[in-house]
Amino acid sequence: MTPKRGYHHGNLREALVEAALKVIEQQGPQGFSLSDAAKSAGVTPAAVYRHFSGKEDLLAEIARRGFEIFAAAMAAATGDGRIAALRTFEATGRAYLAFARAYPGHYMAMFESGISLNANPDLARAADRARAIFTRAAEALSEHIPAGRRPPAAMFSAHIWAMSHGVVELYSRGAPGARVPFAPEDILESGIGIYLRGLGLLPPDA
Amino acid sequence: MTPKRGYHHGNLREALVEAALKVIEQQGPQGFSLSDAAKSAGVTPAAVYRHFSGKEDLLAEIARRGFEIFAAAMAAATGDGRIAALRTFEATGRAYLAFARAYPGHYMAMFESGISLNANPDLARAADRARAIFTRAAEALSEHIPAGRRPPAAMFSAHIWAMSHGVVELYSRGAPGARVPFAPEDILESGIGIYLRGLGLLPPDA
DNA sequence: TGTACATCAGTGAACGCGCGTTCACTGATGTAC
DNA sequence: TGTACATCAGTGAACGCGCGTTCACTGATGTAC
Repeated sequence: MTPKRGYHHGNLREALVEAALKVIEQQGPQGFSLSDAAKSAGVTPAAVYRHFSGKEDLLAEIARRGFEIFAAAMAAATGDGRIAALRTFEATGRAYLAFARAYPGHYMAMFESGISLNANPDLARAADRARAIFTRAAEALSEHIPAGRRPPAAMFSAHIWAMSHGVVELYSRGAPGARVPFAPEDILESGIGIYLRGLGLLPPDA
Repeated sequence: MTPKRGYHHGNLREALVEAALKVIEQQGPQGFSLSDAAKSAGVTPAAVYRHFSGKEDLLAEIARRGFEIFAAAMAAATGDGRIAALRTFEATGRAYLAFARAYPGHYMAMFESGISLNANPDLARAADRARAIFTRAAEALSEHIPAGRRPPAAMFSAHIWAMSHGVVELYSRGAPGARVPFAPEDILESGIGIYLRGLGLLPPDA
């Protein structure tokens, strides 16, 4: 699979990250173990310590990469004027869901592994960057709302993030709402649509 | 603490549930171990097996009780006509947040422990009951929306649940949004307010 | 091009630990007479 | 009321297991001459 260029294994750091992702996807964030990841990469557990300071460090690296990908996806979704500002947050919601689907291992490492975002400065920075993109999109959108009744941008970016996250957690996995007869995409799109109407950004009958 | 009436310990089943809750609250849902719970109840790990079939069974019982309390809280919040139907979902959001705060151990067991709701029929039933109360409140509220543009009740109860859940997960704990300078209560109340306005259930300038 | 040496990625064995679970037991409690 | 017995909640020791981490090592790779 991975090209064995360079030294012994070639690129064990990368291989370990990929192997760990597969383990997380299969066993869930709780069942993730350093030994499994090493075995899955065809390597002794001790070899991991050549590239990571330990289990948490490996997990943090995966989460960090997740936030990078996440931030890029959000940046793409909010677009730089290519998409009407109005539609930005609908696209954002879709992107959130798509990210959780396309990168389940990263997603779990970021949001369900119980990792502390402050333990690792690189991780904290990546998470901050992702949030900043969200908030910037909200600020752009904010200008279309009549001043005076305009909620702080950080506030309604929090709303969109919360609803997106809630839909993923509750309706895109095995949680209690799972039996609701709607696709997560439809729930989220309709929810954000209603919310944006409430902001006065969509006509009442759209 | 617990009255030592009756047999040896008195009421070990209850004591174990309470001890397990404390362990979960302190160590998080991942760090929960049967041995810790037993030790915290002042009892040998093996004693647990007189009352539960194993670790997962104990965890499931806690989650089950959580859903009972949760359902009761939701039923109280939605009220039976005592509160204007309009305000029902705002009260619901507040109740969701209050529940997560007041019963963190139950909440973690229900939503963050990775437990399968279908493993245990009692648990599945309790979760269903909680969801049913949510949906019933949505149906009552639904009658105030002009038919034709009225989304299915299960749909917008899903929206409220998702936003509430997202706010708790992201802003009521150590997750990425935590640095947003708003109280979770304010985020949720304002979010639900905007959403209800979008449904046409609140005046546009409320 | 060939040889000697230094580097260091990955090995393999070992560690101590806490875990969930089992099992024969014991002794306090409840019950029958 | 008192005694003999049955019950069964909790004990204590033991198990096998997988875990994260350490350490001295080895042997493939890169480098200097």
